[in-house]
Amino acid sequence: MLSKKTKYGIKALTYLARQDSKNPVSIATISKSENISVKFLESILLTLKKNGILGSKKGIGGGYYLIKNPKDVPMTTVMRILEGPIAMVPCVSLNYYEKCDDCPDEGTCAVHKLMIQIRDNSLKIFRNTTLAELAN
Amino acid sequence: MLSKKTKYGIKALTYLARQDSKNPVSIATISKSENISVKFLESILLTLKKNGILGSKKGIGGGYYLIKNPKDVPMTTVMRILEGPIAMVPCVSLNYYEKCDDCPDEGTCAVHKLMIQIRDNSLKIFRNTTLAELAN
DNA sequence: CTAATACCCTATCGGGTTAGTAGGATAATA
DNA sequence: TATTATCCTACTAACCCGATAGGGTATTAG
Repeated sequence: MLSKKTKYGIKALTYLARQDSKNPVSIATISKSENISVKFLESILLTLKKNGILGSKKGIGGGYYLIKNPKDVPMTTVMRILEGPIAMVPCVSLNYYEKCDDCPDEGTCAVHKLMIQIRDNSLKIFRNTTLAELAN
Repeated sequence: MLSKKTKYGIKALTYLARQDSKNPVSIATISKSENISVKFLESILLTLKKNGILGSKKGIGGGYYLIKNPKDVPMTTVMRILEGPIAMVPCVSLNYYEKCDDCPDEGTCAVHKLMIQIRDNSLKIFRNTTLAELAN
């Protein structure tokens, strides 16, 4: 299951990508438009900022804005920040590899074999899909 | 993340698929071979039985056995029984569709658009992978 | 018939995560 | 200086996961 955190995060990002200008948009505005709890959204946008996706501006007329061009933001980046590793099992993760305690040999492990395929395909999709494409 | 339930289930199924004869194998035997908690494995095999994947035999010399030929068991079936829907979001699920409360229009929803692709690809892999292939 | 074996079933439980809330600190602007 | 809006920490209720406990029931060996 996709977490609501990721779901809301993607929605907020595409909302910003659809904006004509690069002017900051307040949490409240995004929250209202996308039907997301203000406080929850606040924490999501903050982590996106800390990870270099968003910039922010305080005070009147402030809010959040995209730092990069939407077509330069692949979904791999967004997913890894919000949802964590792409792989469904640590033993097939590229960035967060971890050996299974129970599994003596990955070469003969059925789960490993199956999940490698899933990871490769998901990775391909996330890599080839940018924020710009989702915004259209 | 893939649940341990599914992970262990797949391991147990491939263990059975690798067996030469169709003789029942006891929970204890599989548990020992695959390093899985006996009681936990017990509940997993029971649900696999209830869903028509496994048969069982009680008493001495009893255990679990595959009902069908391994090459007639696609991973879609196994995944749906143990892990639940293939889709990461209910609004793109084929068998368990559910509309999102917050989303006014699926046609313009970025999450929907992205997750449809993921679902299609995962589905293709699970459908084309049988127990027999994983066992080799 | 009886005891041993091994599946069948329900209930429970600790620990961790998730989704959301509360409340104030800090910075920018009018 | 008041207002706006982000920043930050802490907290909590609800939920799910993995595992365990403790029997009940069917089958088979002797």
